Amino acid sequence: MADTHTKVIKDRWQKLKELEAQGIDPYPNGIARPERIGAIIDVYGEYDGDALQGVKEEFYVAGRITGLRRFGKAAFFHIKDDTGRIQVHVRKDILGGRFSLFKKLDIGDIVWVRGSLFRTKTDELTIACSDIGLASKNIRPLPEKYHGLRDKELRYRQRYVDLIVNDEVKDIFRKRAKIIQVVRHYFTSNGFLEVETPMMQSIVGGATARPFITHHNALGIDLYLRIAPELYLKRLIVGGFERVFELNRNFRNEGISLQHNPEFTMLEFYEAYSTYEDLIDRTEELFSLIAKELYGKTVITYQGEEIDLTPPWRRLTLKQSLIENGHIDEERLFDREFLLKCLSDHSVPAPKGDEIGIGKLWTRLFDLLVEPRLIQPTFITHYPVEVSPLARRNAEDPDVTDRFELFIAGREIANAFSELNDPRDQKKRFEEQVAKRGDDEEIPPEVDYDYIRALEIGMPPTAGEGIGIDRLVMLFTDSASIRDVILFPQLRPER
RNA sequence: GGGCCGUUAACUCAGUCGGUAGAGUAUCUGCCUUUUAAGCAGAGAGUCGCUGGUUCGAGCCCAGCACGGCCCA
Repeated sequence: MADTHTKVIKDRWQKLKELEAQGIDPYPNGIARPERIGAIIDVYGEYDGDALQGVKEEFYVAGRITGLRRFGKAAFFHIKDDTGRIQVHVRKDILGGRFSLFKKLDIGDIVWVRGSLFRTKTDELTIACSDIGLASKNIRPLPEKYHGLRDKELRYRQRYVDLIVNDEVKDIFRKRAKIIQVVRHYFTSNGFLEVETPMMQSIVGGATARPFITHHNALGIDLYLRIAPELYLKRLIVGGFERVFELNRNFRNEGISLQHNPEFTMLEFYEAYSTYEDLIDRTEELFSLIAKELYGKTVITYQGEEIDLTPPWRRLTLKQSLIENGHIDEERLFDREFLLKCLSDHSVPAPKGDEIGIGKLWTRLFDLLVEPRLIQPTFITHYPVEVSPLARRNAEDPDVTDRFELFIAGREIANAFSELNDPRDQKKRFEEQVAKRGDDEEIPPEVDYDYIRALEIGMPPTAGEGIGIDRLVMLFTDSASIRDVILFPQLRPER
């Protein structure tokens, strides 16, 4: 594919040679910095034809040629930069000798244009071109002007083309940047310190997921790409940074799907002297703030569903949700055989491991029966200890933890808990986890004793939360696939 | 990992019953000084994803593989 030499491409190479023969550099250096098209439209967008006649100024813009319409001795085209697009009118009688250069230009070329503003018969704001020059020659033609680039594979592999021809793609990534900006501002302005912790770790931890393994030659050791920053961020809480957050990449060596990319962006934040219930407030505050910044309101639409992010949001325990949304009889919630049968009735394989606890069965059933139905924002609380190895036990019921997961549009989007800071309990849970691991590659193969040592130094009562940024961006940009919110999603290499 | 669907010109897509490849856009040539999916006339452009099989004959049927999409796990 990379070597295709079609007629069009050959023609363009030929034109490039002809331009060079005329002394025109197809890739010149030192083009004067242009004005931004968006800024011109902001000022003159409302001027009518008469008003524009009073504007004597010449404008100077640069961008890519799209939609070229030639008329022999004249032409119209649009020139598009990062801020907008504007029509340009070219006339042979005005351009003179430059017109022969213009005749060699193509759709897709990047040019600079100088000229004054006027309105056409159809009342479109247009630059009357007095001078034009080449800034960068296009060799490969752009996709068809009406349908654009539809092939999803090509859109992901050649995102640079997708961005040029599909305007809504740029909009999604601008919104992504905006969301990250709002998140960062929210935390820094609330006294959180932004930190960066290791992505290459010698012991994995902080989540259950299969890691990528790499090798450090000089140290002669294997390292894991992190699946979560959690244990390092809590070491910082021990160290006295009482409010920290990290907004960065995690890596999980698992399948690729509409909701999973092997590398993805995670926000984790930890706050000393707060509980998971305080984080419920922060979460509601943060999400409604993002909605307001992006759309000016707290009701958004996702895949045809109206989602109301106005606080407060619904809260219920995992157990309640299984009864209310999963329609499981309360008396049978501890009936292991019944729960296993429920799973097999839906052809879901039983969880891995020798001793399948009630907790794992509950979360498995939850994923099946409840999660898809949680369209409006819902906090699910009181997860069993068995599935929450880093969370503090609930004071009233030591079998469950002070934890919530947040679900919106049928998907998990955040996970938070009051942190387990008792080194005895933590050590015991780690050791049991490793002992029961078997060949489950999602469980860390060894105990992080340095983390236990840190807890022995003493971690204040703390709560922490993780929010999947890609899923957050999907929600706020109405995107069905995670690939639509990651600029270069992982694909098999092109052959 | 399993199921279903897709892969035809640079792009978007047709392709009937198995009979030797089509359109629009883009490109090239000619005409054209207010168009905007400009228009009119003409031309060129294809390893029909790959490999094998069936057949007198395969874009079409069969098998395997590759890549992608969707669903399930």
